[in-house]
Amino acid sequence: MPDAGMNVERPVAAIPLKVERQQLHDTVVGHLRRLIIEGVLEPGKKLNERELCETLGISRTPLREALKVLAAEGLVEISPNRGASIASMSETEIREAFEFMSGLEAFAGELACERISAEELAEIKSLHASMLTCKAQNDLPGYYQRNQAIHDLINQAARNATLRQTYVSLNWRIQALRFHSNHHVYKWDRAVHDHEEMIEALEARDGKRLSNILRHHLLEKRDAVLSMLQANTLKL
Amino acid sequence: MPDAGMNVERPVAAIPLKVERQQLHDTVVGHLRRLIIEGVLEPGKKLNERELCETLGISRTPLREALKVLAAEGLVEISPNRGASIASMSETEIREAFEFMSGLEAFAGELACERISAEELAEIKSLHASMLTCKAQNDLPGYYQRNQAIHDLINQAARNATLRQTYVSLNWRIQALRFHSNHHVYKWDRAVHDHEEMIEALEARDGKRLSNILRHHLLEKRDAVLSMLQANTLKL
DNA sequence: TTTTTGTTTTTTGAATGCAAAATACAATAT
DNA sequence: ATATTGTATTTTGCATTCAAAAAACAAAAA
Repeated sequence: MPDAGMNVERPVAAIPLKVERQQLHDTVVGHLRRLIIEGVLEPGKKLNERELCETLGISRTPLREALKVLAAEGLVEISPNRGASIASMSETEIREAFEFMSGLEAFAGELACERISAEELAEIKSLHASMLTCKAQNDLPGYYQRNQAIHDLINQAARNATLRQTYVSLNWRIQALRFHSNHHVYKWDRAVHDHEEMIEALEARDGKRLSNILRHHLLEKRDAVLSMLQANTLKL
Repeated sequence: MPDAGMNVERPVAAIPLKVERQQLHDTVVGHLRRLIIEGVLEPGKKLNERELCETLGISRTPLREALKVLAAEGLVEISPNRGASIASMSETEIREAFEFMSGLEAFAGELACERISAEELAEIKSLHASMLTCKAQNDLPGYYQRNQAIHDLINQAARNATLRQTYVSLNWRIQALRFHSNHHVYKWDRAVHDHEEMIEALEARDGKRLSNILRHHLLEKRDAVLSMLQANTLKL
């Protein structure tokens, strides 16, 4: 007889009932992922197990488990008997990653048009306004964060957990690039214009249009990142 | 000075130079994946580590590493301190998986139209013919295998490794369903007709059209699997 | 000097061991 | 009898250990 006479539920709002527990290896996955995305651990860098263990203050077992997971995600590469290293993407891989992302976002946009709620749409509009403020103040990190949040919200509005999982995972790999391509400032106005069109399409629930905008938006981002990366390479 | 005077390369054809080595945990991942996809390990089944170790003839360390990887893939679920079990999909998850797959295949089809080679197209046609033979002989496994191969070839023709990786991984999860939905015999003629249209579109390099066909093809498959599953559930 | 071969050191792969948590079970109280 | 608390057993999480492979280094030969 569950729930009978249980008047202790949801004391105030939607506080999740059970305590969140994490296994050490999960914590390590998150931690390492962050270090990779933030560019602390650079692409190609060899990961010495003993060394990393000491740094993180854990033993080899959970670290190795974490590395296997990150390898499955594509952030880390493991060669047998030779250890792990941070994955580095070739130009081709970068092209493909962005191409795939353009497909993912286009599809998510189409679904979002059918399923987005009024609240979510309002949230996106608000984020867009906030993004414009950041732009006016030349606040690049702020701009970037809002931009990311908008794309993320559209993706969530697609209401497809599997699609979302793939999106998030691919996004990590793409973000890992960001810190090695100089926080691309490129075609700022064009990007803002794209976003305005995106919102229009969303409001009109015009899936095909949103889909097209997102597709091209991402392909432009790809080109920007690629040219940044090439410029960087030349500098070295 | 590498390669100097090395006349021992490629004795006959394209034999890969270096010996393929596998780590134990990788072997185990593949092995378990197969067991899950083939339905030997049923959804929801609890995996006892000690037990599995004895069955597979390995120790717990590589097994646990393998389980983490499979969990990242979504074939296995791990709850902290409580062990692993074969993932089972809810109806919603199944809907979403197929919906996502429809998006993936549609996008892959569009790319494939731009990039497929004449040889690949011929291969697909040949597979289609072979599939028809299987149909005529009521060879369901054979039919299914060719069908799978055609979709796989289209996906490969998209020439995008990241997209392909996601496709393959999602396919595993979908295939794991197959053995619990009675090898759906559903709408056989309609499926064949779809395939003929797909080939037409590919030949015409009509990306949009192929994309649409694949999208609907997958959504029909979704409905077939869902109704099969519901029929199965009722039987129990 | 350069290349090759043999040896030492380091690093990784996998098994085992120990502690903590969960489950199963039994005993007591209601 | 049912519910609850306490105890024993099992199972999991993580650290450690041991063996195998790779890398680094040194010695010998060309």
